[in-house]
Amino acid sequence: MSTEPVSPSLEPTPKRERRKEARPRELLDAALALFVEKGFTATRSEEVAARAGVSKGTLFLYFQSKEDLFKAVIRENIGSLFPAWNEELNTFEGSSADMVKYAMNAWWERVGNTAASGIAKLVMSEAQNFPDVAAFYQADVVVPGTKLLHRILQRGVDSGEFRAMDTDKAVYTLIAPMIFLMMWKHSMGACAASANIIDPQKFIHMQVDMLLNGMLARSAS
Amino acid sequence: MSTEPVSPSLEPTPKRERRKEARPRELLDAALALFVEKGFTATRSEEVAARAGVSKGTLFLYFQSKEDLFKAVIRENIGSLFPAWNEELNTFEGSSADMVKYAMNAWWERVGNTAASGIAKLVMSEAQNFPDVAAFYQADVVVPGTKLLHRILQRGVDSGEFRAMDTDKAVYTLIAPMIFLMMWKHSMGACAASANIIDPQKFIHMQVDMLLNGMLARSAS
Amino acid sequence: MSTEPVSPSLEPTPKRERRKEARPRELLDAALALFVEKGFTATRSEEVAARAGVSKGTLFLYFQSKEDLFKAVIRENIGSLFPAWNEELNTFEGSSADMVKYAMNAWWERVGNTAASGIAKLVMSEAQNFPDVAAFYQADVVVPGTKLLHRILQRGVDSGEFRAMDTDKAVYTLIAPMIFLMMWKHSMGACAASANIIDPQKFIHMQVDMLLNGMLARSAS
Amino acid sequence: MSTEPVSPSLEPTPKRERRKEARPRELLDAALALFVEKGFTATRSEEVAARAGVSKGTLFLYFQSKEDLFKAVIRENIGSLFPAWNEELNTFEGSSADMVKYAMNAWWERVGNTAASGIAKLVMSEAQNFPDVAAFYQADVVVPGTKLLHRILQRGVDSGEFRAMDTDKAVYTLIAPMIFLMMWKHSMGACAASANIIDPQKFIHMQVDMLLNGMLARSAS
DNA sequence: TATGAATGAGTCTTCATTCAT
DNA sequence: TATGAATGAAGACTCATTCAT
Repeated sequence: MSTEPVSPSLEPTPKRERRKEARPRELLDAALALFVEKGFTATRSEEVAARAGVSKGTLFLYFQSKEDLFKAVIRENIGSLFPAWNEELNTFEGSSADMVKYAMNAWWERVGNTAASGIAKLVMSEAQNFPDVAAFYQADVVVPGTKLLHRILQRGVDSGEFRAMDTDKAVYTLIAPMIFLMMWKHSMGACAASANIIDPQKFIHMQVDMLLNGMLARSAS
Repeated sequence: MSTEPVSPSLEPTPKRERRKEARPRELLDAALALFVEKGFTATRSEEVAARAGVSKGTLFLYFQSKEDLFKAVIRENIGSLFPAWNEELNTFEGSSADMVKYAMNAWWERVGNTAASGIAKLVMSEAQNFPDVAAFYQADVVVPGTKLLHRILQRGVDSGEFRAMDTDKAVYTLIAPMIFLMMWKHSMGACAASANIIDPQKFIHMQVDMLLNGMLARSAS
Repeated sequence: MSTEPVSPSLEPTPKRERRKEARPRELLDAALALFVEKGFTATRSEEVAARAGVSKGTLFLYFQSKEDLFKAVIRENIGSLFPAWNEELNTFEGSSADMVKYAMNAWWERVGNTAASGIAKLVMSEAQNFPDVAAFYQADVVVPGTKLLHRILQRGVDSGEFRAMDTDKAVYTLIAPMIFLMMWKHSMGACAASANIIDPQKFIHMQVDMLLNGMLARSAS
Repeated sequence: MSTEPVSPSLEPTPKRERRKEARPRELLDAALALFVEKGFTATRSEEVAARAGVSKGTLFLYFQSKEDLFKAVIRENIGSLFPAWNEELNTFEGSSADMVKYAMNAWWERVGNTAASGIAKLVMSEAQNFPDVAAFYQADVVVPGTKLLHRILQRGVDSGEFRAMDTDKAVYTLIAPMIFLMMWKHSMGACAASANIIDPQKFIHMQVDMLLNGMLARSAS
């Protein structure tokens, strides 16, 4: 397991020799699927190659090592959606409640319901074995995501639509259900039949409803 | 230049200790810690033994195989708290909102803040490699836990304290933050410093507050 | 002081040769030799590989397990000679005494003096650990061999050349010296110098002579 | 496996410290049975102890090592019958043919049909791993036995009862069936049902009959 | 480039042997 | 003496990685 320095996390975008195009997407996809399914260590390189339809040797033509493949899987699957999302929020017209709903649903469609959701499961499962990967994920996904959600909450509070709250902490009430959904989907949800949770979209809908309106009955004063 | 151990106190390497009774528990504890930290496959049997203060061979004196050890780790760390909890709920006097708060805090104290929290991370990470373990966890922990929370919500709805809701689904709004907390604690939280989330108790407090009261400002009609 | 291998000729250590076709046979031959020499359990997989000129791992490329290798060794070294032998006997012209001599000598040349003779030692030594192998050997070698010899004896009795006898049992007087020869050759004969028995061909000759003519002096009536 | 010098084979009768009496016969018996059944390497020390009704540790109180136990098994089970047998032969009154019959039957009763027969199987199976044991067996059993049989044959030849023959070699026609019988009994005979050879005594009877009288019909001249 | 046979370090597991009791 | 828990060297087998083709 790697104990490399955390700082220049994952060679930030390799300058030249961008053979990205040539580098089989199939290998990364196969690796993602298998790493998510079985874990990094329990997945054999040959399985990845086989699923990608190439031979064992070919894998190592594109990736220096299995660990290198692991990092590439993370890197390549985190295309940042945040710039676009931030843009959308800038131009969003509507209530902050709608904004929360919109953000959560958009997240489900573009991440949660995507192979990218496996990345979260993978990173969390392997975080301790790959601290630099965890740091990378934290910096490139968690922090921007947190900021985005924070903006939304703050907007609501500022406009008076939301009540006063510690937005720094409240933001995790939005993150928790997303993390939960991704973990569940790729673990219990894929095993125990009875764990086949409610429809994710309905779950999100209810979660948002509860967070916005609360469970308590309104006293019809 | 002494070749003696640096710390002359604290038992001077008590080799070959006979502790038939204590060994299994020590091995299980060591295994739990390491499996949670590194994953089942990435943990070497010898590491487990070493952490338990015994040699490689001793591990196999108590567990038939590494997989057997894995299953024992799960089994032995899931002492059912539910009978006691159900009892507490039966005699609980107070609002259903208080009940929710109480349940969540109790969970944190007795599970979330315990080595048992690692079990959840472990099971979710390895679920696909050990479907029977996942099923076991689902049946022995998830389902009873769900039922317990369901009772609370239903009590609130029945009494009119909570508004009408689909309690079957709403229950997951309480489960999600717990799962989130356990996963986070044993993954990102243990790595990236910046991921050292807010104090779990405060998170729970806020989560419950938001779920109960909602984010939206009450129209002071 | 040269660090080169002493023999500059004879392929200078041809490493990593690709010989997919030849490997299995080479491994089987190496295994046969070592299993016969040291016994199955006492032979390390790596020794077999080394003698075959390959590495540990390569062995397991061709055989699923050491036990699988064992069974393959037996199976592959029992090419049935019996059809041909039966044919020979059908067309044999001469006395039944000559037939016995011929059969015993042919056996020595084609089995006893061959690597196949090790199989008998191996099977007998390991019979109790591998009952199915023993049964296989019994069915494929012992029974057909017994039948063949039985035919010869019966022919002699039928023609009046041999005296009346219980041929079912008499057949073992021919089998015993063969088994003896194979066992001895691969055990005592290979160790204690003084156990370097008489020339096998001479032994067979004398054995046959004694069995046919008897030790007793003929009363010149 | 041992590569000790062959010469002073098996410390020839340890002078003092004859704790022979105290040394559990049970352990030697258990070891013999198991070594014969499964081979030396495939037999675990603990099994021997268990069968002898003692604990693992006790075994090593009496024998320095498993290999030491092996040698003791051989040594202790070869009580020399030859002095007595030689005596019997000296006083034997009767034909040399009867002498052969007598010797073979006596051997069966006192060796072949005894646990001692397992020794032969054991020694032959392990000869190459224990050359000194093989040499010991050769010197203490095979050579004396050969000499004994040689005496018988020579007596017959000298008296004119047997025809002229190379007695040095002819002796093996008597040894072969004994070796065969012992090997068979402890290998194929103990496995494949169909290999449950004819009654050993009948086999010996027929073998002797054939060797003495020959298979060929006597020309009634 | 692609292949897959070959390699050998690494891991699980066994078991002869030791030693505290 | 006897026990059996503990040890650790050794062996079967795996799999990331290399390299001849």
